[in-house]
Amino acid sequence: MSSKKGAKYCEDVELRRGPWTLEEDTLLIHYIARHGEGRWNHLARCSGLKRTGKSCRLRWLNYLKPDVKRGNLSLEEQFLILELHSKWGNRWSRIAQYLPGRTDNEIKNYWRTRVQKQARQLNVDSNSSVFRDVVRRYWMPRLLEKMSSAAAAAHPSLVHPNHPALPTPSHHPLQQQLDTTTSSASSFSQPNPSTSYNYHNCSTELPEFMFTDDSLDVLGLATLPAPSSDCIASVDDWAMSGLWSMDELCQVRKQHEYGGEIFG
DNA sequence: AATCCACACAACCGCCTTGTT
DNA sequence: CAACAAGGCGGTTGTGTGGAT
Repeated sequence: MSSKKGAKYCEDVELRRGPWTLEEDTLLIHYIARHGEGRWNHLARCSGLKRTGKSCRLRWLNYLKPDVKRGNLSLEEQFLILELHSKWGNRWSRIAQYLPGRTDNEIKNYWRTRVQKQARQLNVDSNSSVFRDVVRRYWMPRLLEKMSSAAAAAHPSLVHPNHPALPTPSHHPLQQQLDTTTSSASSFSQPNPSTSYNYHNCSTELPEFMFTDDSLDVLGLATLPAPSSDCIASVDDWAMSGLWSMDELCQVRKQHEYGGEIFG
């Protein structure tokens, strides 16, 4: 707590910490329903909650707010996170603006638990250009593949050979964006929280993707074929992990061991 | 059945930015 | 313009839970 009033409040009231109780949640919800969001320190003092304003704000934004989405991230959401993180790095709140209902905290947790785990297994830094390239070359196309498969499963009638209405991975709009962003100057508009990410709104202020064939060559990955579907246990696993199976990780590592020096 | 371990996620902390007086 | 309060952000830690041993 940085404010003096807040500090005074902290001194006067023995503040609670740790997990919120149902009673506290109810109190907070009712107070906000009556008085609205904001003025968090004032809210903390007047609501009867023995919490800091910051704590109240966090609880509301990350958990209690009605439009907060819960449950596993969809394939599309995972793709967006990878895509936007490759542009902006750990700008979680900015990334969250493009995933309606998802919080920066949730995205940050996803990155740490799922993405960084994969980087660890490859013995590379998750923020390194090498790992970004691997993600971009392998992970994101795989997600696209799964998204297309899922769409086909949901609408089998649309995938008649004579009527390829659903995009294949290589023709998926997101893949096309993936294909073009390395060479073309892109432009991004300011995010509109009420809408989903729009791939045709790219801003020139953004860094270009770090994807380079050179760094893949260093890893021996430039010619590595995309992992086969057989390697993936199931679509559900993919939705959960979003990444490679252990077999695929071994394949990537093996490629490196023939001629690279990046992986430890 | 007990213990250990890894994972997911909620919550906290410190710093920085922004708004107000 | 400076000082201060409040809010926001990213990093980190704590804790509950489920699976493995």
